[in-house]
Amino acid sequence: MPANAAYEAIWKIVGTIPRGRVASYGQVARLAGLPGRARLVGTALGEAPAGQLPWYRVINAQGRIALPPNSPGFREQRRRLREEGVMVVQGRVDLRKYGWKAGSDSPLLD
DNA sequence: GACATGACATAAC
DNA sequence: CGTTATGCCATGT
Repeated sequence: MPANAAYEAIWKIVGTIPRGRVASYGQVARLAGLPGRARLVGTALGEAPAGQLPWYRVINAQGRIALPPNSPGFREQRRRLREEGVMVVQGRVDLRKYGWKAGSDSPLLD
């Protein structure tokens, strides 16, 4: 699987994460048909064309924002998540509540 | 080609 | 909650 094709697959999955939900790098990788390649997801997001992709809905498996705390990117991700109703405390998100599971969309309905 | 780096994950202790 | 180890691999030097 060529890197560029892998990026496309990754971007495609990220684009399907519902508003108000978050998915982990590893989860995105698996859904993109790239099991075990979580790191590539981070790389792909970094190279992603700005604007259309909800990159901020991707966090690590511990429910934590992966960007350096207090970095510009970190603050933007936190702001955008909160904007859509995701509670972020100490750079962390409760995956049991906001984690994206197939068939779930808005956690505000749970 | 060798080496280092990094938006990661999982398991084991 | 921490640390260590291992797997992963595109990118940049």
